[in-house]
Amino acid sequence: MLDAAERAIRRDGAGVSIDVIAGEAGVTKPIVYARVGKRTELSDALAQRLASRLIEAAGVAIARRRTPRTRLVALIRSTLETLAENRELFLFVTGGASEETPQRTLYLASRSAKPMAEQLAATRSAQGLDPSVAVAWSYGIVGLLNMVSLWWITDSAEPAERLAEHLAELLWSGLGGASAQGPTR
Amino acid sequence: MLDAAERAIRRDGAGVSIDVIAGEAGVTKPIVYARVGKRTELSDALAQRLASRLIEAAGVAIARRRTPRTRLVALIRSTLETLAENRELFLFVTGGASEETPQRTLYLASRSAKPMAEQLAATRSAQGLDPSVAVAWSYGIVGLLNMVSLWWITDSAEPAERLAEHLAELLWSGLGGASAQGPTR
DNA sequence: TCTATATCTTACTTGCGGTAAATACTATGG
DNA sequence: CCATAGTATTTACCGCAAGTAAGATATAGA
Repeated sequence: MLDAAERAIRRDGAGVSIDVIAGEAGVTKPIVYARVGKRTELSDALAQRLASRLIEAAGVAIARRRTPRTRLVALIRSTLETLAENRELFLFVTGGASEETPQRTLYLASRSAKPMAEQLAATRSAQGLDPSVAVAWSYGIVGLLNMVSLWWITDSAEPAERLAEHLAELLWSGLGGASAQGPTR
Repeated sequence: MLDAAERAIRRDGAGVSIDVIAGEAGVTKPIVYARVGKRTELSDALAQRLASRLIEAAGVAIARRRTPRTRLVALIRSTLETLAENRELFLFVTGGASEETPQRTLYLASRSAKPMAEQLAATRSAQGLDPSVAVAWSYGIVGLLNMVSLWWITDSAEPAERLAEHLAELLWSGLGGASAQGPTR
């Protein structure tokens, strides 16, 4: 069922109607509603899958690296590439379900952000740093990856490798990394 | 007209129908289409307004600060507060217009990201640093602010002051600011 | 073979975005 | 004061997709 939905989305884009998803699955609309629920619930289920792929890919990529900094690069790169491979699905999940989209986006983001926040908080605590920044930072990083991925998938031809390195530089060392001047606007 | 749209959005949320917007303006639907165009065009026009408010507020906030780091805090804080004041409008603009939402989000983001990128590239060049990171960083920062704002507006009771300080810390000094351990997942 | 229950489909309702055609309103020329 | 041209506005409509109710079909047990 979900496989069929994915196929339909890949083929017809994020705006597919439930009808054609049903068609792709070889059944009719009410069956889709019986099996996976409304459009938002379908979106949820697919988001779950996509999240699993992201985590899976990130896990593999990170395992090979030794330093925190290279792990960060690997995490970003694997995220970019996984989202690119699942382009239409990504678009469907982050906006294909009409109405109340922002709240849903937030909900989806929280799936990634919450575990990340725990991780971050633990790390910071272990270093004697303030762990209360963790939640905000996590949402921020998720949002950053989200937006950059969207931009990259849509507009940019930059190699994932380079882009990941650039983003890691920002996240790891910050704007002030070389005591930059900072924003004027 | 746009004022009426804003009022309707504030009152009924981001999902308002064109009909009730028309009603709020004291006219009927086709007039709205004649005056501002389709829903996405309305969204564009309102996004323009919101962007102006953000820039206005940021300009005022930044002018008072002297160092880059405090300017960054002020920028973030004013963004958070302005978006909070325009909560429903923000939600409308970032998802109220159904279909192709991600592409529209990206388009709106580019409005903020492009000028920011120019600024950043110039600054980096002046310092002898690689300016090619600028575009990616800009989209990232916009995405970060977007997501954090959404989270903050929806879920969090943290004072804007504190949150802005935390985010500035991330953006300015990075995760590795204190040579942190980094991500494990 | 007959009944009952679970499963699927047809067919419908609703609601909204968008538009075309009809109508009221204003202004200008006689 | 009337008629006519042109414009602003409304009524009425179309299409489309989400979501649902009730009818039809098949499968299990007696």
